[in-house]
Amino acid sequence: MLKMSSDVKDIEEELSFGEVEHSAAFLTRLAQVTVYERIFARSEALPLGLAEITVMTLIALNPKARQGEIADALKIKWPRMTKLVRALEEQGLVERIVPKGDRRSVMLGLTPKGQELTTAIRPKMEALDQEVTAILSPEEREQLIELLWKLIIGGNQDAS
Amino acid sequence: MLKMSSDVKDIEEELSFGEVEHSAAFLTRLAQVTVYERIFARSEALPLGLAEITVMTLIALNPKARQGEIADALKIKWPRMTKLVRALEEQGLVERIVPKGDRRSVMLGLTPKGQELTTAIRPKMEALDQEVTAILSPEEREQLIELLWKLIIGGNQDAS
DNA sequence: TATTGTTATACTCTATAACTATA
DNA sequence: TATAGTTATAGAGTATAACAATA
Repeated sequence: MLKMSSDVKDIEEELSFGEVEHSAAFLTRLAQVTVYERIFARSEALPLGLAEITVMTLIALNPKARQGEIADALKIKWPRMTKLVRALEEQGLVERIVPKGDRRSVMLGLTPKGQELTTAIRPKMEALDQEVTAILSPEEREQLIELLWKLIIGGNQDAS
Repeated sequence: MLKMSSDVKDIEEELSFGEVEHSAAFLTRLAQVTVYERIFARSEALPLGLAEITVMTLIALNPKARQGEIADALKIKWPRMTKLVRALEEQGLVERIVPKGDRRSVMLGLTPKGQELTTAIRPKMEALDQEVTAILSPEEREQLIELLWKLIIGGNQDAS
């Protein structure tokens, strides 16, 4: 037992969280960090980061999408998206296509190599995602997904 | 309407997410980013960051806790916690106490000023948290909180 | 030897604004 | 004038390892 103490379960038995225990801001962050931790702990060797994998998956599903549309959908900032796409391009996974209609924009596509990798990695990612949420029953998991989507899509009163 | 397009609702109607739509990793990240965005959009002037506020709240609730315990509970890394606590100390909000029993450790406490600020800010934070999740019914919100806690505390099969 | 906390370093991601090239 | 994307720069946060003091 070499661990010192990064186990929320242990801590949570000792420390009081007060109202923070019911804070959506706190819990969404803690959940995100926890899930990412578990994924990295289980998948010694993902060939790409989660952001990169998600971007490539969306490119595969949305062949006509502009770079900025995909960035916005994933809430990746444009400056970061530029670098991320360039890195994928340098690895020969992604193509940047400037359409004739609007030559300011950039359409993204997967190279054959990118297609292969995306196809190969997809089931692995889904399995990982199931594993790190295995504590939830299928019904609870689906409920959580639905509630998160509702929260994300819904409350845009402040958008403009 | 000066906005260009960072509204997930709009995007989500156009782009296909495929299996990513059911990914816990993706959705916890997206939810966290979205909730934080909304909080910052609404609270022009929080006197401290969310991490700082949460740390001070936990100090108030757990007067005997060590610095590292609080860091672990909030999944804040120790090197960052050191800087965060020092900054709070320099603002006169937090005290660092080295207990006689174990002089390696540091116990944290709030100064009177820190107490005041924490007490004043608590209802504001709770209201903000409710606002940014207002799309959910009270039952749905409670359900979400419960499911997130179950996810966080539960699946620790990989912990050691 | 192990633990608590600090320091240092490099890296990832964010925030912001200025810039380009198109439209 | 506005939009798509890029570049530059500063900051927050992470990851890692080395370190000091104490146990």
